[in-house]
Amino acid sequence: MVRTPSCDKNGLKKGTWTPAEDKKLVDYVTTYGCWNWRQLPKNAGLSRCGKSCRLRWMNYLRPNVRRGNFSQEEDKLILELHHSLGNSWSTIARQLPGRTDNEIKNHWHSSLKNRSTNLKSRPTVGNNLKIGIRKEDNINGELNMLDHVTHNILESTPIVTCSLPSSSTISSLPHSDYWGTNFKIFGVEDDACSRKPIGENNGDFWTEPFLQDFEGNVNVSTDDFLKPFLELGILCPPCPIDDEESFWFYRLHMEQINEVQL
DNA sequence: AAGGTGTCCAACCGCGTGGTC
DNA sequence: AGACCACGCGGTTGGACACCT
Repeated sequence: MVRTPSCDKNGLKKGTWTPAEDKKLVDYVTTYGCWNWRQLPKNAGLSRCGKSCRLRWMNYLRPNVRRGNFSQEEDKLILELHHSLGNSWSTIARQLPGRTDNEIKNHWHSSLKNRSTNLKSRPTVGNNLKIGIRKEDNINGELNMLDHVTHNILESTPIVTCSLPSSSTISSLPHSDYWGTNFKIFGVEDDACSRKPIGENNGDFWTEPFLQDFEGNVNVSTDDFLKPFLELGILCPPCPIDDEESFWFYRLHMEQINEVQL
């Protein structure tokens, strides 16, 4: 987990910090402060470059640095912030007291990002439910088709053994926003043999997704969308949003409302 | 038990930015 | 104005450990 100690061409030490070095750095910074990182190692008696000292202090030795597992709330916040800020790790870190940008970045790459990717790439199983979504941008009252997505139900979720909500259940759902964006929902059963749209759609949704009109399709809210699934005991219905962060944010949301680890 | 592979994370590296002279 | 310096940031790497076959 740590780098083998070595020296650069200037004779400055690289790699793992020893407890003795940590102590020197802490003693110096707590006594004199860190007014000049370049001068600091010389004055503190460390054979390190200023950059290395700064990094060690900021990420590990600084008071109030929290280490260890990220809570669900922290995960959710990171996903939310990453969705809006991108890879601005330092900005994200400022919203999570005690967490460093480096730790958040590592956590993102090792856990949040990978988990999301793995889940989305799992193979399908028989009798999968797929939900196709058409996302509408209703700004200025105009219908603007942006995309459609499909999501397979995860093998690990109970849904694989469940039947679909009835088309009447789906079609009775009212119109409202789904996380600030309107969606039109199409449900299909996919048993690898038949693919039939739920509702009154004509044609094959999978081959002609953009040719159908919208009669018979329904706009639903988050809760309205989830309700029929939850009534059937389905803990994690398919995510209707086609981007990684939203997908994982959605999954965390489902974990929280169901109080389970999915 | 041993070797191979994947995961995690501490640390390094290069670049951009802002301040000073 | 521009050269230099220090710092901060994001991307990447390296190696210990965990897990799998």
